[in-house]
Amino acid sequence: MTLRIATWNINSVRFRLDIVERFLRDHAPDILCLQETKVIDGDFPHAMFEELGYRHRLLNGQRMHHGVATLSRIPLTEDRRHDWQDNGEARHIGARLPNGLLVENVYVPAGGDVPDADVNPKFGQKLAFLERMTRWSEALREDTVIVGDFNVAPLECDVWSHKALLDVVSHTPIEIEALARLQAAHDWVDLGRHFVPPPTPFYTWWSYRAADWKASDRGRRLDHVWASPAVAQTATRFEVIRDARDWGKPSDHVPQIATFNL
DNA sequence: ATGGCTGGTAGAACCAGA
Repeated sequence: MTLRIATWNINSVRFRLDIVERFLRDHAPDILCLQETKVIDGDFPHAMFEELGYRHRLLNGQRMHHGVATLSRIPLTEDRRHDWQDNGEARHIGARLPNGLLVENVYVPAGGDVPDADVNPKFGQKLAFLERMTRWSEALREDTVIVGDFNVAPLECDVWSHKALLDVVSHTPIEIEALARLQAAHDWVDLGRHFVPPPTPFYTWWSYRAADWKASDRGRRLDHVWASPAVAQTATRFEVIRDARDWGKPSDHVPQIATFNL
């Protein structure tokens, strides 16, 4: 069976419902994992997803900020919500497919401005979140795909300037080391870099503040698709929908789609 | 070479994103 899983930080699913529909009509993944839905579950825009066949929906939303949703054409039989920051924010939803595969949708905290937990509590919370994910990964024995906005760009070629961003939250050594411990805890395979090996530049986010995001190309690879080693061996294709950064009223992140032949 | 932008919410000289 072929399985295509997409991930996209949408920055408000209601405000961008038209481009989500465009993405689903053009690319038709089996499963779409959204982050930053910015909507409580009671106000989620179900109708468009239902009409396009995404009849199975797991939501973990909250008022104003954050929030994740997993929309699927395949039945989803489990609903787990880890609070890896231990502060009540909605940043994870876990699903199980009929074949047993786990699909974990996660939105790692951005971490604020200053990369010092003593002066910026958000940075400490981000590191704590990654540490708790690491403990969870160590205990994980099942075939799993984990996707989402990890808010860390680990490699030098994951940012437009390694030198300029060394002290910028998302690319600091302390975050990169925390992400490396997480990756090692389950031998997670970074499918993005499996299909686009270093040193090829590879970004999934470009700031809204650039006058011309494409011309300046000051991006970062903040969004990731990781798989258990056995699952990663079944991956056949990886798509980055860069065009979506230019769709009307775009998100600052672009979608990615991984294809598996299970 | 960061922040010049953005959405949600209230009705902000805001908050959060990253």
